[in-house]
Amino acid sequence: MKLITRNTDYALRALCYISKNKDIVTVDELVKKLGVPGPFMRKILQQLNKRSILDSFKGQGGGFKLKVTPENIYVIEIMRIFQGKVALNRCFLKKDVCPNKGKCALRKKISIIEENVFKQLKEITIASLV
Amino acid sequence: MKLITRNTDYALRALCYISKNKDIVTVDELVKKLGVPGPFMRKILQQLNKRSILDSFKGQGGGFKLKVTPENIYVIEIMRIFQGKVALNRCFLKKDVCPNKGKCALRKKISIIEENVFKQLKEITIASLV
DNA sequence: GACAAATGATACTAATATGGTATCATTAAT
DNA sequence: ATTAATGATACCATATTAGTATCATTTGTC
Repeated sequence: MKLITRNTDYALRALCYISKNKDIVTVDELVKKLGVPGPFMRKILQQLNKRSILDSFKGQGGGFKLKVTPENIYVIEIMRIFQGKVALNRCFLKKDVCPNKGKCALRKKISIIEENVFKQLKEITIASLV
Repeated sequence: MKLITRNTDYALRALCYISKNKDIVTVDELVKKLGVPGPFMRKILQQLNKRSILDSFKGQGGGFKLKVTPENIYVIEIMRIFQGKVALNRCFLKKDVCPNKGKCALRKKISIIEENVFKQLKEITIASLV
């Protein structure tokens, strides 16, 4: 059971690094400083660019920089980008027709746990990690 | 992100069914009542038997019954059986040598969330689901 | 004792998610 | 022109999850 997957983790580390270092950072620098695999890191940064969390610059002297201030980058948002909808309580019964849909005690309990997790996740920003 | 996997889910449903129905229940009955795949359900029940949560009886008229009262079967225990150690906060950095081990802000925050999840999970028993 | 109905044990397979790599195209500074 | 960067995209490897298949064993019933 993982709350955070590797790509989310690398994304967060990269964002932390960029936010506390100089303006523009290349993939190569991140690879060296964070010890993460290059092409994978690159793909991750490209996704962050597409989602307008990073700005990218091509060509010599290019790289990535933050497009949003660290205070406004939420961990849960990054999780959603790399892990899709964050939900703990999906039902497994065939055809999605659970015999006691709506009344399922387990689902209810997990929903409560989920809400708490969200409440806490929503308070974590990149700024709060640096 | 799944808190509970399918085998855990089926195990919980089976335990709930057994605990609120007659003494001894066969795999076949569970398959019909719960709409889950037979051989898979069987494997799950065998594991619960090995872990002494169910008792099993071979031969005609055999099946499974609870070995522990529903009040004493904890969801988190079932999760551990099928999903291993329940932990949200493992670190991904190569070689497990995180440069800022111990000081990692993300890890700390996730640990707090994890503790809360545990606290809530630990209160859920089969009895509380029935 | 033969048979049927149940689980025990174990090996195998299929599907999905995760964690990447590889490659070619594009851009921009020197 | 060359070089150093990202953009886009296709592909591959591994692990996890979700099962199936099969043979052995036990036990009640006729």
